[in-house]
Amino acid sequence: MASGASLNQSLFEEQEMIMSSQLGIFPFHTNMASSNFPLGFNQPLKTLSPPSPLTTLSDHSTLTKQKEDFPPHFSGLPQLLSLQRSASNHWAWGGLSDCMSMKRGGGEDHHHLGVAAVKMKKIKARRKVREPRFCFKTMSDVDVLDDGYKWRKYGQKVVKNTQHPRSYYRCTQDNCRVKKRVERLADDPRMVITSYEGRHIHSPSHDEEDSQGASQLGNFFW
DNA sequence: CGCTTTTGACCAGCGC
DNA sequence: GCGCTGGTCAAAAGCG
Repeated sequence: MASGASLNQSLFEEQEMIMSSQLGIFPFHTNMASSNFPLGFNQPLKTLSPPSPLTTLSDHSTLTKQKEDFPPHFSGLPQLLSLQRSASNHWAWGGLSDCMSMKRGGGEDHHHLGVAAVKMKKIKARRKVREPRFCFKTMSDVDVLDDGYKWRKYGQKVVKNTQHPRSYYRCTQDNCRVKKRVERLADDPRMVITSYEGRHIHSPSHDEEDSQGASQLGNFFW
């Protein structure tokens, strides 16, 4: 996993490695039509950092998608997308934590998911069953990108070694357990890291056009 | 009035 | 076992 990361690497480099190896990365470009944004994003996004080279680790099976593998409306999406799943076809548990803890320096690394309420104990076993998840970074002025779904914020936390709080959102749809987390890079506040966990059991709540694109994407990834 | 956001507290997991 | 940290809850406040 990220254990091979040199402590001398910049935080950004470390993140690049982590995300490239375990998580989906979506490089956005200014010339991308909104319909080409993953997950139905229709916010005007600025140019993302240069596409990082695909780096895969051998611990898990790796799924690498090329541009031509995407649905037709993905025509604007560059080639870079690497999704890594465990043998059970779910994301390695450490993946998201790695992503979200990337701002922590040095060897500090915590792979855990806090579960608070007593009743949460009852679903602990279910949480152990890894939800499909991925995260990606975008350069955007807004924290919450419009992905076609309605989200309710249920928490905000200031994580260590960063001045930017992490926000926690849950899909407002009944029985939909999808969550996402949004935070900004410590070393580059223009970069927004969005992490999704779980599968939507419904279509996006936006208008028809956006819904089509988003649902298509949703089906593709989740 | 209903929905969303804010925020302090609580809890679990991990490292030491 | 203890302390630290992240994730979640839930009451209060805010907003349309």
